[in-house]
Amino acid sequence: MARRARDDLRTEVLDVAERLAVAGDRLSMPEIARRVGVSRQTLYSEFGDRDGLAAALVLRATDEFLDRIISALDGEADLHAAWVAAAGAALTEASVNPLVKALLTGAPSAFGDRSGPIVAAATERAAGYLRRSRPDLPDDDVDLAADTVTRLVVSHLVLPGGPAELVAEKIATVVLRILRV
Amino acid sequence: MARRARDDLRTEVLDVAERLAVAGDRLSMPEIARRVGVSRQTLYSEFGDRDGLAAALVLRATDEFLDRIISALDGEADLHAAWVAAAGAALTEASVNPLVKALLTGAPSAFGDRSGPIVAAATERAAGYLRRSRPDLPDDDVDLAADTVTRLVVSHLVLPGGPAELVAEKIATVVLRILRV
DNA sequence: AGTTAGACACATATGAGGAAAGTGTCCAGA
DNA sequence: TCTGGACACTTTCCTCATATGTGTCTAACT
Repeated sequence: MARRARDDLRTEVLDVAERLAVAGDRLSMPEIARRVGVSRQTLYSEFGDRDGLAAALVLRATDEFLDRIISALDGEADLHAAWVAAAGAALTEASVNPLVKALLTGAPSAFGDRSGPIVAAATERAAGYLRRSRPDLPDDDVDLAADTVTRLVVSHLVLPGGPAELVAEKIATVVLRILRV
Repeated sequence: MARRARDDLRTEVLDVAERLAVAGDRLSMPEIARRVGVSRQTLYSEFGDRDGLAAALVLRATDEFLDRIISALDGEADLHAAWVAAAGAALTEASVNPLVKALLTGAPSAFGDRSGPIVAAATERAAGYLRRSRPDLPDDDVDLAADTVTRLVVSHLVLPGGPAELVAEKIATVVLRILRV
């Protein structure tokens, strides 16, 4: 019933909003409504207000990004290869998707400049992956490695230190050294 | 002879300029000249142009900052303690000196937003210290550790991860792990 | 010598004002 | 349930005049 239509609406609205955000345009309710082909009031009914819409967009982008990283991690058996893949995926995704990059680096963008949340979430999920795949490792080491890997990725977005593959390799090495494996 | 007076002039001009920059004011030649009690033309004779003055200021701040870090490193015998001291000194200095912080993080400030140079210089001097104090370590490890330690320090300036002492301790640990010592 | 005040043309900020969106909320009607 | 229009209010966007700063030159001063 309405469930389906409601989800479709949200998806389409967020797609349009993301397109606008990526293009660097300001996120305006009338413009989004016009492009989606829906009335402005429908947007307000669905998302509450402008901030609600922006928050939904950030949430979706964050989830998709993190899922991509985790699946890169899970796609490799060897721990080193897993982190090379994950770091590489994160760097590539951020260089391709301005929205993700803005969220990670805290650059001012169409919504706000929330940098903390996605970085904290990334750290948490990195730690979760490590705890899951290597329960034998001490928690302190896992936390340190998770914190370090996210900081290094963000650092390389702000101040690139070479081609993504090479950087990913270095980051993976650092993680492994921290874990002493 | 003129040597002495010239150095004094440069020092005083840079002091005034730094005070203005730290206060967040725009760096203007008339204002600096007025405060130093010298004519505008003297400034142009000495520094060439506004950029020349800004560059001199950046150079001095960078040198002083890096010297402070290196002496923190040299002040400790144990490698771990040395890096705790250095990372702590860097974090403290940056939190106290807005000029240094702006230079390290690339934040827009009174001059420009040159972030690369000081970070590259810091990395180079960190590597130099390691090569000097531990010639037995492989160059690759030294470079990786130096690059990582500077990136982590900058990262913690942008996104603080706790009290400086704790963060310094963690960073030192990462360095030691990378070096496998 | 080096320094200064003043003048110059040019570029860059700053601020005030109105016009043009955009926001959030209402309601009558399809 | 959605729409379109209206509403009061805020925020952004121009435009233009003014002010301030830049970089250079020159004549006078010490």
